[in-house]
Amino acid sequence: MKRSFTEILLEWYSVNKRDLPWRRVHDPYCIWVAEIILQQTRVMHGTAYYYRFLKAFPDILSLAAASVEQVLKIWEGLGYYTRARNMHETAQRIVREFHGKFPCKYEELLKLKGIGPYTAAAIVSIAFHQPVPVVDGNVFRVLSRLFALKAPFNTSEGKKGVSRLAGTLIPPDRPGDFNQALMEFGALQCIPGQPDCSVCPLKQWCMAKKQDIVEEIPVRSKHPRIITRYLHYLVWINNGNVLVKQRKDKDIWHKLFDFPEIVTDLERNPERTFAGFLHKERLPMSMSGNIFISGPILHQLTHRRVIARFYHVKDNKWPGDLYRKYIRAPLNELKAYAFPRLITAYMEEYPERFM
DNA sequence: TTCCCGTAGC
DNA sequence: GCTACGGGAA
Repeated sequence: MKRSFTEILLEWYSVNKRDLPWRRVHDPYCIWVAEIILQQTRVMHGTAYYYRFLKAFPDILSLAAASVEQVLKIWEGLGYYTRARNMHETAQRIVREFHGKFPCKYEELLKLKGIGPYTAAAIVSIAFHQPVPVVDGNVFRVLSRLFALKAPFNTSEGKKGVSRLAGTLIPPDRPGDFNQALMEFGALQCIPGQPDCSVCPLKQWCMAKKQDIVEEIPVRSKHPRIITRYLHYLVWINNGNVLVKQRKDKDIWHKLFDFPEIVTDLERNPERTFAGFLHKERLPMSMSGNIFISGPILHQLTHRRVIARFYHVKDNKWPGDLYRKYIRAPLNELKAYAFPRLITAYMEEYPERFM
């Protein structure tokens, strides 16, 4: 009779698991301490700090009663000191708001500083035996390979997909063991790079092995993330001249020319942005000429999405002070300047504004 | 120098 | 739902 995937995994775990100190306890406090330390440290190094930390602060009361300096002293040398500060703060909150008893609800744990989806799932599954799946890098790799999933780790689809899958696999009677077994399996057997599949107890289940794509999973989202930038361009035209500037090195379009600009990470109200321009550049607030504010123009590049708006001022008074910062370019010589496509597209769309 | 990975913070 | 951060490892 064929045993289930879960049975084989749990059996492998019982035989092969490393004998680590936090695996002998079920106290949520100790699990928490171990999980936070292990987030940032190799097991070998982390073990020493686990003992050291619990010796100094054997329970949540002693941790909460300590000063943050004492906690940092114990943490000294581990790095990621924010997490020590977060632990101290969380310990004090648990003492104050939960009478020193660790919350056992996933949602409650999530609200605490330093506890995110991974740590909350680890604590409730290991210490409170609740069937909440953990998805760390190891689990992601193991399940992605077993089911030949190609969604990258660094995307919400990827993480959501594996988390849903893990939720369907987790046995209600042994959630903590299952979660730890998956993580240990990823750390010891189903390792990154080239695992030795010939000795893998799950090879008959593994879709990636069947398709001979084990080494290609998990796929890395090689494409750098696309960031969005909002550009607000001031196009100031008077008496046959327009203000331009040359872009600096080490930026997109370096050495090309464009207009005075404001860059924002978020969308901005056009009128208020325009007012900000006038203020920033000490321009006259009373306008006598024509003002056009263009709609947002999307410009998609490989590594960023630029959404541009043009604040076009024509036949207003010449902003004398800006001579020093910007170049006064005659309109009939504009074709001598190299502009980014975004700028020429705007000039081609509204030729009458540049006459 | 780049990658890693879980959380903070917007 | 996204990016930034942190600091050791590769």
